[in-house]
Formats: sequence, structure tokens, C-alpha cells
Amino acid sequence: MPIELPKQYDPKDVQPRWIEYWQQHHLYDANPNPAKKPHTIMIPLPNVTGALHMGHALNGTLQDLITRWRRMQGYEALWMPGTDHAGIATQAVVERRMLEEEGKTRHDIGREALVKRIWKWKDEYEVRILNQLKQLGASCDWRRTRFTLDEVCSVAVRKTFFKMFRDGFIFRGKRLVNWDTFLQTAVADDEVFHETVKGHFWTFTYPVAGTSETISFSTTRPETMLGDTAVAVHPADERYTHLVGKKVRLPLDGREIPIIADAILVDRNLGTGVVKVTPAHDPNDYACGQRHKLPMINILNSDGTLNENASRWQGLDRYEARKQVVAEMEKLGHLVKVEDRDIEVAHSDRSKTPIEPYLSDQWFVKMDTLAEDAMNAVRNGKVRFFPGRYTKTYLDWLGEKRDWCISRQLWWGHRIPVWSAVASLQDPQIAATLEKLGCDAAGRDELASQLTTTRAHDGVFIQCQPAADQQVTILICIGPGQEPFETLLNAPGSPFTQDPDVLDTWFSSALWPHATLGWPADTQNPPLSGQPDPSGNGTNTVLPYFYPGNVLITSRDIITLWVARMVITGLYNCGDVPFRHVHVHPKILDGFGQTMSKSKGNGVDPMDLFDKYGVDAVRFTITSFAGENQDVRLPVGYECPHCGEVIPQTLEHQTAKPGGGPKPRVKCPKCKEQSQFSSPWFEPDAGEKVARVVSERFEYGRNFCNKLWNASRFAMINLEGYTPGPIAESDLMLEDRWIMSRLATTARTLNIQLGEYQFDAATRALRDFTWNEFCDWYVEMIKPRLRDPQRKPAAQRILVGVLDTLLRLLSPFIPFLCEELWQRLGELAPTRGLLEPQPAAKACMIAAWPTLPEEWRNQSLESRFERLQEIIVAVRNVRAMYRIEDRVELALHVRCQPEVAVQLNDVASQFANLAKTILKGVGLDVSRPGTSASFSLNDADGFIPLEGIVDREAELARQKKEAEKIRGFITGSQRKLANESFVSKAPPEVVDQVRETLAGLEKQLASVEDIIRQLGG
RNA sequence: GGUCGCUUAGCUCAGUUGGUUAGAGCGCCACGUUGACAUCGUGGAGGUCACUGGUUCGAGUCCAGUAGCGACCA
Repeated sequence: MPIELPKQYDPKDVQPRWIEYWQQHHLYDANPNPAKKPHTIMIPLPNVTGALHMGHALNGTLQDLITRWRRMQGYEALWMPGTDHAGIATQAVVERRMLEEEGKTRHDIGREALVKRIWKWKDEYEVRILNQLKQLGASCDWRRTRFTLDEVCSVAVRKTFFKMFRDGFIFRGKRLVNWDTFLQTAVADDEVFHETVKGHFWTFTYPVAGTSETISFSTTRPETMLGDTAVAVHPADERYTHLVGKKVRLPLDGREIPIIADAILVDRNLGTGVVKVTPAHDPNDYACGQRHKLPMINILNSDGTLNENASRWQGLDRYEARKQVVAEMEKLGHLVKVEDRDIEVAHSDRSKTPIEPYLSDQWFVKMDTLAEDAMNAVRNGKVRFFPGRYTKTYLDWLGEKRDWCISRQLWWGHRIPVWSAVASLQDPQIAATLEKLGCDAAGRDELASQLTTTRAHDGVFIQCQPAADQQVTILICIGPGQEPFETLLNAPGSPFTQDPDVLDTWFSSALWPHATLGWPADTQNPPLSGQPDPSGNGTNTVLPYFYPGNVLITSRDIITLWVARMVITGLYNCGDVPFRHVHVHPKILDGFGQTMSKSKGNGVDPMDLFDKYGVDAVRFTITSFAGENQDVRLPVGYECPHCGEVIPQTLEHQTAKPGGGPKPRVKCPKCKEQSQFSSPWFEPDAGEKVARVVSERFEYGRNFCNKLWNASRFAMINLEGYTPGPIAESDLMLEDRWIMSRLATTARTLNIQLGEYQFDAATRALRDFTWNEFCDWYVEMIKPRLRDPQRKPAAQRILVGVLDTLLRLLSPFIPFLCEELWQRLGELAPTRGLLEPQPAAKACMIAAWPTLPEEWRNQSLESRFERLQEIIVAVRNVRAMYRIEDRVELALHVRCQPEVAVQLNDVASQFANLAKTILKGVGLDVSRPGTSASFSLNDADGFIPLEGIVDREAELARQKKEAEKIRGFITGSQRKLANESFVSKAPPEVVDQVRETLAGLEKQLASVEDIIRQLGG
């Protein structure tokens, strides 16, 4: 009974079934298996600030593709899923929403309540993100899903911090940070945007001490004069050389500060050539202060008011202080002039208020040797970048070896596991606490003299730093699993307090490749779906089996943020790199060339596109975009839910936000209806008709899927009476051997290209094979055999065998469609194969990856086939030229060498099949029948008698045009051969090739000229 | 300012170490719907490979410079 198959592929019917099937049969799961080689990919963990966009969809598709490919190749393929807590970003999103909706700040509700709200947000978005990935078909081992703040990751963070602190890689120090005075936290560089504001440019003078001279300089921030600790000039500036080494007296507070020479800070051609130096409040000045060992005077409180270092201006807001300082300087006669100026001011992306450079206590990881090790891992090839040019980005960044600031003044994240007190080691209460931590009197003596001690319990590390008044700052770092000690230090009345800061998110994501595998646990495997996994029998078998991973697939903007840090911690904690390869894929840009990002609001939700085009179509299309050089531009539109018209997206659509009022709408130019549209900025109202995001570029993938669907449909319709059995050599026709040759070549190409992460080329190879070779030629050519009861059984076996192989090759790219077709094929032909039949695997996604014999590849056969194709195309061309209807049968005479004639006679039936043309005569003695259309190929001339149809004039013109074209090529070849140096210097095979080409062209021209003569031209 | 990339058909992009007549998809033109598919088929038109100079027997491909675009890092 023929199977019912709709004419069109309906992805929505197919997708949910196979997601469920694959998961129910545990086909995504990966477990240590000594019989197999492991293949590990760690997801570049998406953060929970918002839903995924097309950039993530591309990233996920490529990881899934490689994972599925390796799994089919027989690897135990693990793709580790999970999400990142993204400390500041997530906290800021929640705080912003709270402020917008309730007018509350975090200080209103307190640490505990805020953290609770953030967890709620996280739970919601984690589910949403993981669901998006599941819908994409991501074959992650979901049992192993991790989150950077979960128990497993937390232990790894604690352990790493403890280890690094003990080993001296973590230290505390003062550092200039971007300070948000509104939120009262440091923010990262990438959370700062610059905006031009109207400001002033004041010029003041400082008197040079012990002389009657003054020195003048300009500033946009006069209040920072209170924190000046030097005045700098250029060392080669003759105007000031005599002053270097002298001091100036600050008119505001009477301090004397040195005049220094600094070629880096000072541009002598700018302004007066003098720069005031405020190391605590300007990044450039800070660097200068470091170079000259200048004192740093912090004049700000964390809320932006001036502190005790600002003498009588203490307590004033910095902007009020600015006015008063200017007035004072003017009163003292030190104001020279003031002018209006546009000033670039850094603003916090989180609060939209101006950033102050601010000196504060921060924790750092010392990068020196850690960075060097990570650089060596790439230099010596243990880690390789694809494409290789990204190696430079990585090495350049690490080469700076800038200490990594890991503390954040936030409430959500891994709390820094250090307790401190400023006290005397002799203090009895301190001594008693230290005693309980295992630090006896000898240990305390050691602390007093060396400032560190190892005399404490395991998992406790104590360090001292000198402080004022004979006291020390005692720092106690507690490792994981030491709750009693934490309780002790946190107990009421304890002289120690825990550091209020949390760790930079990257500190935990850097550990992702080994933390997710259970490191540092060595006596148990990491839990599965929240339950203990006893399969390790008292050891951690997961970590050594799956670590190191094979490849990290990611986008280029996190080469520094993630890749470098993952390598650092992998080497440090595990002694080996976290992955062998790093593949950097393109970025998805919007229609205006901007990076798609969660913070810009221009992200396109893949779910809309899945809905419109199907998951496989989206996967296939974006994979075809993933080349080596260029980012992918993705213009989108909104599909009017009323009439289907597509309204192109504008920048206004991207930035539209509700702002408390009604939700924004798009207006359809065709039906004039207005509709809400899907956006990262807001959820459309329930019950509204929503204009979903569409993009015609995905029709490429959709059409391909439909093509494959229908080719398979054709095969299945023709499987009636199928019987499995070996395929005899004698059953193989030219087209069979040809498609097998092409199939083997395609599979071979595919392996090479996937191995080098050339996804665009791999996709093209598969599409070309499927559409242009399998569908356009092979399927067409076997149709007569399928109608012939005698030849049908063998033809069915070959067709099914080819389709079976093709589905397996396509499965990593378009898994849903392939699985659907595979299962349907399984009902009709459960036993199949080339050339020996075998039972088909129960699922396409775990079927064996095709390994096809090299002998199938046959270049000479392919050349013969190409000639056949050329003749058929030429005949069709004639038919189209003369507007001859398809049902009219044509005759064909071909003049050619005898061996070609034999080959053409062998495939004579295909001329009838594919061009409705009877091969009447073939051979050397064929002459051109009168009134015929003609064509000339390299080694054959074709004639098609067209009694009464051929327009002699038109045919003559056509042939003359053809002759002209050939003459042009001939001239080109002749010119080359006439060039003495070409003949003598070019490789002989190249010269021979040109000679051969020329000979062929001349023969072809002779034929055409002959035809022209016969036409009387 | 530094680094990296891009500029090839109307649009979006391929083009491996230099080597016959530079390719694809979409769009366009003509023809075609009774048997896999109109999300389709058949045929066709369409390019001074951004510009200038250089290396070479030979340059879309290598080198230098110019112009424009983009990303990342400061």
C-alpha cells in the first residue's frame, strides 16, 4: 500500500515528535565509555539576562552539527549545556525593571530580597533559554545542565579561589575603576557608553614654589585639583625644562606637589603643554602616577560627594564643589580663562549617570605567569584557532598581562570567600578564633613575621597585611566544604567579617570546561538531573574521560573574555588545556549591519523563524552563511497578521519600547491594519494578533527541505514491492555508478570541510549534490527503470541505498526532516544499503556516518556523464530557442569519434527520457541534415533536423554569434602561446593544457563555420 | 589611536597553494502545471572582481598605497 505523504513538508507536524523520541531513547546522553573515543563540546554558556537571538541560534546549530556528526562517527559525543548568571547584567536588568515598575532601588528592599528576585528572573529565563535550545534540536546531554551559581560550579569556584589565594595569585589592592555613583558599584568597561555633553574648559595657574613664576594648565574637572599630586610637562619642552624637579603650591589647600616630566601623558602641542596629574581620578593620570610612584589622593565618597581629603568642600556633591572651587581660584587670582567645550563623558549603561574614575579596594588575579602559560598553549599548538587569524587577537590580549580585577560590588554572585579583621595578632579574641582554625601560637608567630602561614586546618588559609597602628589586616580564606569554620567566623561577636563583594562572572565561567565535569571532586561523578551518579564507583570517571574537550565554538568577541580565561584556569586546575580547537564563527548582524545583542534590543528571536520556516530550514540557512570571513547580515521584516504583507524592519522598530503606555505597533502599508510586533523589549499583550519576525533569506533552507522531502516522497511512492537484496555489478547503469561516484566524493568533501569548520562550503556541497545531481539528474534518469517490472527491483534497491546514505549525511544539518524520512523509509525498506543490504539503524541521528569506498569515485566516468549532460542541455537549448513544445519528439544526429559513439549509444534511452529526443545517427560519418539546428561541443557536433521549423536567418545569426565567441577564446589562447616567455617559463603541463584547449576550440570553430557555410552564411 | 576583516552579477555571498571561458542562491526574462516537488521544472540574460601602482610568462587571488564599510581592543 503506497504511503500517504503530503506534497509539502510540514515541520510543525514533525519537530515535536522527534525531540521527544530522541530524548526518551536517551540518544543525547553521553557517559564514559572505554569502548569509544570521547568527543566533548562545552556550550559557551549563554547568560540569563534575556532570551536567545539568532546569534545564539547559529552558535548552537554549529555545535549541534559537529556533535551529531561525531556521534554518528562513533564517538561518545557530549555537548554540555548550561547558563551563566552574568552577575552585573542580570542584577541590573532586575533592578531596572523594579525601578520602572515599582520605583524601588535595591537599597529599599535589601540584599536578601533583591537576590530572591534575581533568582526568580533567572529561573524564568533559564527555562526559556534551554527550551529555545531544545526547539533548535540541540542534542545536549540535558541531564548534565549546569548553572554557574549551582552547587557543582560553586564548589569549583571556591576551590579555585582558595588555591589561587594560597598560591599567591590572588591579591587585594587599590585600583581605578569605572564608578557608578548612582548604583554605587564598579562597572566593567563594556558597560560604559560615551556621550558628548556641554561643558567648560578652564585654564588656571599654579605658583611655582620658591620662585615668582606660575605655570598654567587647563582642565574640564576643576574639583579634581584637590586630588592633584603632580604637574607634568613634556621632557623635551624647552619652555619648562628648568622647572622640572621644582614644586608648585596648590592655592586651594596649600599642598606642594612636584613638577614632573612625562612623555606619555603630555602632548606638548596641546594647550599650554602642562597637565595636572590626579592619579586617583583619571585613568591616564593613574598610569602616570604608577610610572612616577606618585601618591594617590581619593577625594570622592562612593555616592559622588567629596570626602575628608577635600578640606572645606567635604560633603559637597562633586558638581557643586566644582563651582565653588572655580570661584575660589578666581578669587585667589589663579583663573586665566574659561571657554565652552563639548566633552566626551563616560556614562554608566546601567544607571545612565556619569561615571567617575574611582580608586577603590578590589581583588585581582595576578596574570603574569598564568597568562604566559596560556600563551604557550597556543604558541605550541596545544590549542588551535580556526580561522587561524584569531590567534593574534588572543596572544595580543594575553600579552598585556593586565591583572584581572575579579571583585564586583554586587549582591548577586559568588561571594568572595575571605573574612578579614584589622587587629593585633595578640588580641585574645583574634588569637582564640585563629586557634580554632588550627592556627596555633607558632602559626601566629609565623604570621607576625612572614605574613602568611600554612599552620591551619586544611581548607583554611591565613594571610596578614601590615595596617596602621601596629595592627595587621588578617585575611582568612575558607575553601569549599568548611561550613563549621564559616559559621565560626560569621558568629555574632566574631571579630571577622566576610568581604561584601562578589566575584566577576567570568571567574566562574572560566572554570566551565572542567567545573561542569565535576572538578574538583575525584571520588564521585557529577550529579545527573540533580541526582547523584554512582556509576563512577567511588571515583570521578566523567572528568578524565571528557576532559579536555575537543572544540569551543564561539563568536569572536569573547576570545578574550572566555577563551583566554578558560585556558588559564584549565591549565592551572587540571594541568591541561580545556579544548584543542577554538572555532570562531561569524556574527549575525541586523539589516543595518549592527551586531545583534541582548542589550541593543535588535535581536531576532529564532522561535519566530522556526514557526515560519521550520527549524531545519533555519538551521540549514544559517549554516550556509557560516563562512570564514564575513559576518552575516540578516534584514528582517514583520509579517502583517491580517494580510501577510511583510513590513521591513526599521531602526524605530528596534528601539520602540512601551514606556508605560500602550505597546508599540507596526502599520501595514497594504491593509492599513496596525499590529503589535514581537520584540526583545516587551511582550505583546495576550490575545493580540502579533506581527512575527520573518526574513526571506530563510526561504533558501525551506525550499531545500521541501525539495528533499519531495525527492524522498518520490522514492517512497516508487517503493511498492521493494525487496532487499544485494545489488549486482551488472545491475549498475551509468547513472548508478555516476551517482555513487558523486556521493563518495561529496561525503569525502564533507568530512574534510567539517573537520576545518567550513560550514558554508559543507552546506553548499550537500545542497549541490542533493538538488543538482540527485534530484535533477539521477532521479529523472531512473524513472524509466522504475516503470519496468524487469529492472524495477534493482533500481529500487539502488535508489533506497543512495537516499539512505544521503539522509545520514544531511542528518547533522537538518535532523528533524532526516529523522522523519528515515523512519518512514524504515517502514517501507527496513533492510537496505549499498551494495549489501543491512537492517537500518533505529534512528537516523545515531545511524553510522557513511564511509564510502574510494573505488566508487571514478573521474573518467564522471567526464563521460558530463558529456551526456552537455548534449542534453544543448538539445533543450535548441528546443527552447525554437519554442518547440515538450511533447514534440526530436531527432538527434551526433558526429563524433567511434568510442564516443559507443558511449552515446549506451545511453541512447536517456535522450528520449530527458530531452524527448531520439538518437538517430551517431559516428564519424554523420553529416548535417538540411534545415537542422546545430550545436558544437568539445568532442561532438550535434544536429537536430527541424524541417519547416528552423528559421534559416535566426539559426545563421545564432551560429555566427557562437563562432564569434569561440574566436574570442581562440585569440586568447593564441596570444598566450605566441608569448615566448609564457612557453618557456610556465610549467609545461600548463602550456600543454592551453595547446589542447586551443585545438579543441579550433575544431569546434571549424564545425560551426561548416554549419554557417551550409546555411549559406 | 592600535589590531583584524570586508569591497566580485540588481541583492546576499562563494572563489582552497596565482593557471583554460569568474560561480551559487534570490531577483529578472521566456516557456512550462495529468503522476516527487510551482517552496517546482526547462532555457536564458546579467560582472572593467572598489581604485592606483607593483611583482609575475600569467593576478579576483600575492605586495604597496588610496577610498569607503565593519568589528574588536584602547
